[in-house]
Amino acid sequence: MNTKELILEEALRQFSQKGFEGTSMSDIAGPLGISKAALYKHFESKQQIFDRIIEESEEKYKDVLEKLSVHYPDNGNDKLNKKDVDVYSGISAKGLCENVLAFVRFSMSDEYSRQVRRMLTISQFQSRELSEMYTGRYVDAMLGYDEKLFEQLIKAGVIKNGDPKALAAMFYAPVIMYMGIWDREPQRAKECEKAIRDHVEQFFLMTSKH
Amino acid sequence: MNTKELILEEALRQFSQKGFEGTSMSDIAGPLGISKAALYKHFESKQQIFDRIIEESEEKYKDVLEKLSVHYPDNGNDKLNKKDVDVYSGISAKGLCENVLAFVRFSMSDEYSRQVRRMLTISQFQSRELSEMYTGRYVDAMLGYDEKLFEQLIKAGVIKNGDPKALAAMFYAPVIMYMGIWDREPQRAKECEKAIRDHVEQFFLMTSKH
DNA sequence: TATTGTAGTTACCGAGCGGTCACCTGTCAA
DNA sequence: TTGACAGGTGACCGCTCGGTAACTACAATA
Repeated sequence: MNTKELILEEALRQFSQKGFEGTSMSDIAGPLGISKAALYKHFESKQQIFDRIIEESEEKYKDVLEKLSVHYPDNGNDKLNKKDVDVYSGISAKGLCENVLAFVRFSMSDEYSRQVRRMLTISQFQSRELSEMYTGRYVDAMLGYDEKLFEQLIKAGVIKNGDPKALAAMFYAPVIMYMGIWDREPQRAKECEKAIRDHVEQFFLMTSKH
Repeated sequence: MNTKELILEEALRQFSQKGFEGTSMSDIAGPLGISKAALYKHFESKQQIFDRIIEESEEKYKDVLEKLSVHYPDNGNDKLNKKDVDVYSGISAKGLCENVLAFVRFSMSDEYSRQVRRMLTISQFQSRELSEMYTGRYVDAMLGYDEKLFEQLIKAGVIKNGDPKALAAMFYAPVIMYMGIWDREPQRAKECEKAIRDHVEQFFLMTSKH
């Protein structure tokens, strides 16, 4: 059995519930049935455990983003060529809607990504570095992605004209907001899921041309 | 000089920067130039200081909400009477826009409300009670307010038809999101303020009938 | 003037923390 | 068989924490 990985798993579980400072080395060792001294055979310090979790999640996060990222065509011009327009016209409001919901459902049910998100949410005020990592991962990256997407959809004539950045915020921010409530108050999960669905629907009603 | 109030002020400053657990009694006493033992002449425990801050902010928060709350007419019918329609027709997109920006500017520049918000943001994962207080204050209350407002504006024919709840989320969520970035990374204040302005503008472009 | 209450002090307590130490034990290659 | 090593253990270290005890300085009051 790989103790080192078990330690990382347990530490993440604890950090995501009680934060870095709220978790003691004994808290991590206890559930694993080993003494806290044993932890120091695998890691130099508590901080190193935390850092390793962050590093690992960074790697996995990049993988997910890679897969998530639809490699949409972009010829750099104001107008798309005919072939590209066809690509975007194929993107229906309903399809996008289902994409988002799938993403949300994954983010909220996958234990690992949920714990990492929660850990970063709790720890974001601990240091400037962590704060920037949180914003970078869960806000800027997603907004940037949506902004590019909407830019293309506007060019392709799928959705109405508008400021792509503002549209991205209008589309994505309610999703984070409801995911935040869902994280803090799991008993409201159903309500939040429905709200996200309603939101996405309303958004496409307002923006799509057809 | 009222030491008790000075303690509450300093404690709030510390809690909002380092959280409840990250702040020691000496951290609070030090800047006031007194010993930590002196704190116990005014409060029974560290927890009691925290609780008192929460209580006080609750009172002030209710006052602010009271003032913020436009007492718009609502006759309970599907359609408004002529007089009420006039009230709502007087509400221009630009006027609402400036209202929101004023609210945001106040929230971000007023030291007290900023510290309280930051303290609650940091502490929200500490207990279910605090978590619900955070959501209640900064999400549910604001969403509820906006929802009612949009309901009326739709009835009055000022903005296009749509799901008022979804509209409220679409309007308010980006505002919280940018305020969050602003809180975490103050160097991005200007960027966030502009983004909020652009968002509000885009929103009214998309929803207003004229 | 004597008494009392308030708001401060220093020194200290027990508990818990991150981390270290000397020691133990099973595995496995020389 | 033996010696190195990985991966454990419990006892312990120094430190900080929230909180307490005993004492003091001083202002207000009877």
